Formats: sequence, structure tokens, C-alpha cells
Amino acid sequence: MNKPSLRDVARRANVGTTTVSRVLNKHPNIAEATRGRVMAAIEQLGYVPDVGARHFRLGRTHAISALLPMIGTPFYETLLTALHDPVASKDYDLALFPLLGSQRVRRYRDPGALVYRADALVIVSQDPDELYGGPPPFRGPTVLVDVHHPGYHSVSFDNVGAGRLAAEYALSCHLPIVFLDGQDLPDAPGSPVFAARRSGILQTLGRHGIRPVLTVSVLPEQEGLRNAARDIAAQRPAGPFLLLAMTDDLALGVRQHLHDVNLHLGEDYSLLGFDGSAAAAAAGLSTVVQPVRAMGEAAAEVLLGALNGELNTLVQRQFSPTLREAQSTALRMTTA
Amino acid sequence: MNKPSLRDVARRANVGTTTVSRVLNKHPNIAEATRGRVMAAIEQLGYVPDVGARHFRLGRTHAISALLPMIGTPFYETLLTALHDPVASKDYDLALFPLLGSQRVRRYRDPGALVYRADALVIVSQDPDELYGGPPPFRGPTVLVDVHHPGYHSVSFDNVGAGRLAAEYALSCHLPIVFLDGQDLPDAPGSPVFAARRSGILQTLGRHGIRPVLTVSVLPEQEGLRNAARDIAAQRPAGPFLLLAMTDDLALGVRQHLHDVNLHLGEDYSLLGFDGSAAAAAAGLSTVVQPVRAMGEAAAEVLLGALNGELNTLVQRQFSPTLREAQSTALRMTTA
DNA sequence: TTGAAAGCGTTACCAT
DNA sequence: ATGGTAACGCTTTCAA
Repeated sequence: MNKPSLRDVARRANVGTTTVSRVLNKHPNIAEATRGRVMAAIEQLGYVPDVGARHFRLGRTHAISALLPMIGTPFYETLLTALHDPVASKDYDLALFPLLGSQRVRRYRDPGALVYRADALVIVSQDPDELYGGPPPFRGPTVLVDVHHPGYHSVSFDNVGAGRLAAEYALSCHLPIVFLDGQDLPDAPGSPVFAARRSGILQTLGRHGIRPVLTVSVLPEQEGLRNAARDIAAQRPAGPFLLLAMTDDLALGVRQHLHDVNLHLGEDYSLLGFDGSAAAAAAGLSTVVQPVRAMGEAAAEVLLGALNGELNTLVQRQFSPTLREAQSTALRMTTA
Repeated sequence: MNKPSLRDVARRANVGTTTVSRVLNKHPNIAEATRGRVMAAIEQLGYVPDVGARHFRLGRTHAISALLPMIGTPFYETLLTALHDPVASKDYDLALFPLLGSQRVRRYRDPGALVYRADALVIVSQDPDELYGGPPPFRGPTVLVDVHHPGYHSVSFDNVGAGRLAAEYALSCHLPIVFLDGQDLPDAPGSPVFAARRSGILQTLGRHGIRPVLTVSVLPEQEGLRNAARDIAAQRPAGPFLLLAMTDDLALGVRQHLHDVNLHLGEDYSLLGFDGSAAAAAAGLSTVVQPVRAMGEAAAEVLLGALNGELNTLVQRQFSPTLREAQSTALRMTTA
């Protein structure tokens, strides 16, 4: 037996297809009796509406696609959870499309890719120009998150300001600064996030005539961290220093390996990270906090606004960093 | 100007719609000249095929949906990367649908949900019976990953065997055993993974007439770990002990907090985890390894087989655990 | 090698 | 309150 269609239901209930459609879509002007007959027929046949056909007919999919560089980090979990709830409450479905490695980007240049079968597109942590070499092959509203571009709606974080804030706090510690820089994966498109933070940090330090006594650049991989710890141990300044790490993950990771080479947090060095992650909070790490939830919620708001056609102008929301101080920078107290 | 359709292209190129369709689908029997005219028309109009309409007509979407309990952990990143490549090379698109919290499960009971607009469904780390209270509202081939169920194709990991392996190794250390159990989130459907590992562990220990001297149950949250560390410090056995943790994350997390309460790995205790994560490898943690990549690849294979209708019987592949030994259990050497 | 026309399942317009 | 029918954009059969 083939999948029953709306027509089969209509025949079974002795009504027209229009009536069945109306019942399904909860139209008001339907007699309770007919409604009952239709429901019964639906039940008996085990009819399920073909959403594909509906979407085809309507030209709208009721779907939102999110294009992510990857999954596997709490940042995206938090961001997308915050984004999901508001759009789901407006009955939009959210589908995730992680790049899962950069060679897969080619797939996303095809306008026929599944990701574009959606009413709106969210691009997270990626500059569309770098991703596509131009605009995305998508006609609907597009919102950028965690990245800024003058040509799109965007919800972003002031990473330059974050770098500045970190640098100012670092300066206030009056310790020599060791900079643990993050390096992009060789084949991935360069992350604008790291570049922005880096420039905020170095400019601010420079304005005070200060440069890091040591800069170690590390890939976001586990073995890189061990090497970084070795390098720091070998080339560190004589006394205590402040270690400024580009992300909390880097900070927490290197802390472990520094321990193995006999450098101890709170005695030999202070530690400052970026992101305000839950792990940082639990570990007592001072960090520049990024309001991830708020950004996700803001993105949802922009998205829904755009879908309702309420946005006649480009929305560019930028969130500011704050600093959360914890024990990891207590050393400053001793020396300040 | 409206979106141009295949008909517009046909008119522009002075051919029938059939011909345009043939050009688009690379049919062999097309004169090179006509082909050129059609391509030119496509170019001039900026025509993009409507995939929705194509899918509607064909009844197939060329999409695979993956239903995940969450994202944000390296496990899913690895698994899905391994799953993605083989299906992408067969031109299937993969869309991710994380539950992002359990109250969102209701959405997935609706047969019209976006997730079911796919040719095949992958359910990861969830028992369909618990998720839906029955079979999923989906007609196509369905493959379970990281969980086993007699009614579905499945690619799973022998978690009971993993527990057994861990317990046997633990016994060989001849140290009192402290068991750091994982607890499910209160509102989430219970993970069969933890239950299976736990039973493998306890049964094996029991068979040797041994019970953990202390069992601490912890939520997979950061503050829970601190409390766990406190409890362990307070109630631990007199001498050195072996800490058996339900996951690497738990193991690595608690290690940090144990350090804070003056219990040191390699001196006061040995540590054994589960999962074989990259973080475990980097931290020198002994662990029961799960072949995540291989599982993802196997899932892709099953999926493609089912889509080609090559599977006339249920496929149930189960992967076995192996043990990776590292410094974290070196204490056994001293005492054995 | 090419084209006309039917038809996929749904909704919306216009009748009644 | 209800129904007939056209239309959405595409692929496919059948015929030329």
C-alpha cells in the first residue's frame, strides 16, 4: 500500500481536498461534524501530511540553517541552545551544518546544498567573504554571529575591545607578560576572532610601551600545549610572570603541562584567559567574559525580525566584554 | 524580478523544458549546440534550480538527518566527521539535529518536523523507545549509533565489555578501588551507556568478591566535580587507591580538584578513565578506548547500504573496547 | 536529438 | 460551510 495522500483522505471522508486541507491547518470555518469525519479518515488511513509538498507549494520551509565551523565545543552548545528556543517557539526548525573540516567547504558553495533549503541562514564564526569568496548562494535573510561584516546583519562580540581589556588588566598586574597566542589550523580559513583579540592586546600593550617578554604560538591541539609548556619553562623570565592565553581552553590546557614541568599557578605565574567558559569558572581562572547566551538570544531576535520582514535596516549588534577575576591572578596582589 | 524557473530558461534558449532538465542532469543525448544555448540562458538569467521542487518531484531529498542528544563534546565531533565523509562522497547531505535539552524532544515527535525530511535517519546515543515511546515517526531507513536495539540497524560499542575490561585492569592493580560514577542530568532520558558500563564494572568486581571501597556519583557539571573531590578526600582509604572514573572528562576534571585538596596523581592515587579521548592521551591518562572514528565509518557504510536497498537483513555491528595504558596508573608498578 | 504534457501533494482562489 | 481546479517547478514517459 502506498503512502496515502490528502486526496485519499478526502475521498474516504466524502469531502473535497480543500476541506481536508482546512482541517489540517485549523481553519475556523469548518463544521464540527465534517471535521470529525475528516479526522476519522486521517486516523484510519494513517495519513501523514507530506511536508515536502507543503513546503514546495508554500515556497517556505519553516527551517533555519546554521552554518558552523565545527561542533564539539561548549561555546557552540551554549550559543545554539540560546538561539534555538526563541525560534522554536515561533515554530521554526533549526538544522545544524558544521563544516567538520575545511575541505568540506566546497559542498557549501553549491546553491542546491541542503543547507540552503531554509527560510533563513545563520553563519557562525565565519566571514562569508572568506568562506565563499563573495556572498553566500542564498536568497533569504542571513545573519552573522560571532563575526562582523558591514554587508550583513550581525551579532558579534567586541574582540578587539576584549583584547584591550585583557591587556589593561594584565598591565595592572605589573608582571612580565608571556603571551600564549592561538594559531589557526593550517588548512582552515583564518579565524577573525584570534586576529581581533591579538590586535587589541598588542596595540594596548604597545601604547604603554610594553611588549610581551615571550610569545608562544600554539595550535589548538593537545600535543601543541605540551610543547608550549616546555618553551615557556625554557624561555620564561626570571621571576613570576603573567601568562595571557588567547582562550580559556588554551589557558587550562597549558596549566596542566606547566605543572608537569614544575611551574605552579599562583606561585610561579598568574593566568588570564578569554571566553568566560564554565570550565574557567570552575577552575578559578580569571577570564575576559563573552556573553554567549545573550548573543544567541539576540541572533534569534534578529532572525525572527528578518523573517517577518520587520527589518528595513541592517542590524549590527555588538556585545562588550567584561572581566571576571578569580584566584588565577591572585599573584598580582603579592607583587602589586 | 521573480526567481527564474526552468521554464524561463527554456523560453530564453528556445528549447523545451525537457531539454533544459536534461542539460542540468547531464543527460548524454544532447547536441553540443543546444547545450551551449541552454547554458548561456542559465547564465544570463542567473537561474538556480529549485531543489525543493526537485525533491518533491523525485520523492527523495538526498539528505540524511542525525539526531543527537547534544553537541559540544569531541566525541560527537569525531563521530560525525567520520560519518560525514563517506556519505558526502555519495552526494548525500548531512544535517544535524541536537536535542539541545530534553524539553525539546516534543518537537521531534511531530512527523512533519524538518528532521524527517530526509532519506535516512541516524539516531545517536539514544534509545528510540525512550525517545519516542515507540518507533520514530519516519518511514525511511534508520540507523542507531552508540546504542543498541534489537529492532534497528545499529553500530554500537560494547559498554558492558568495556566495564568488564576496566574492572579487570583495576583488579590487577591491587589497590583499593574508588568508583567515580557518572550521573545523568535529572530531566534527561537516562543514558544506556552509563548503565552498561556500570553493570560491567560491578559484575566483574563482584565475581572477584570485591566492591569499591567508596562510590561517588557525580553530575557531569563542573561544580559537581569539586564536591566529588571533597568527598573522596574525606572518605578515602588510608593508603593509595585506584580511582576508576566513568568517563575521561570526569577523570580529568576531578584530577584538577583533587590536586586542590592535596591528593596527587601518581603519589596518592592511580586514575583510570573511559573513552580514549584525545585529552586523555595528552594528559597521560590510562583509559578504555572506544574506536569512535571506526564507528562513524561503519555507520556511514550501513546507511549507504540501506539507502541502496542492499540490506535485506538487520545489521548489528558492535565494537570492542581496548585498553590504553599510560602513566596515570603507574602506581600499580610500585605496589604490585 | 528534441518536445508536449502528465503528474508529484499541497494550498488558494473563486465559486456555490 | 464546502468543493472544483489551477498552480507551484521539476522529471519522465511517450511520441515525433
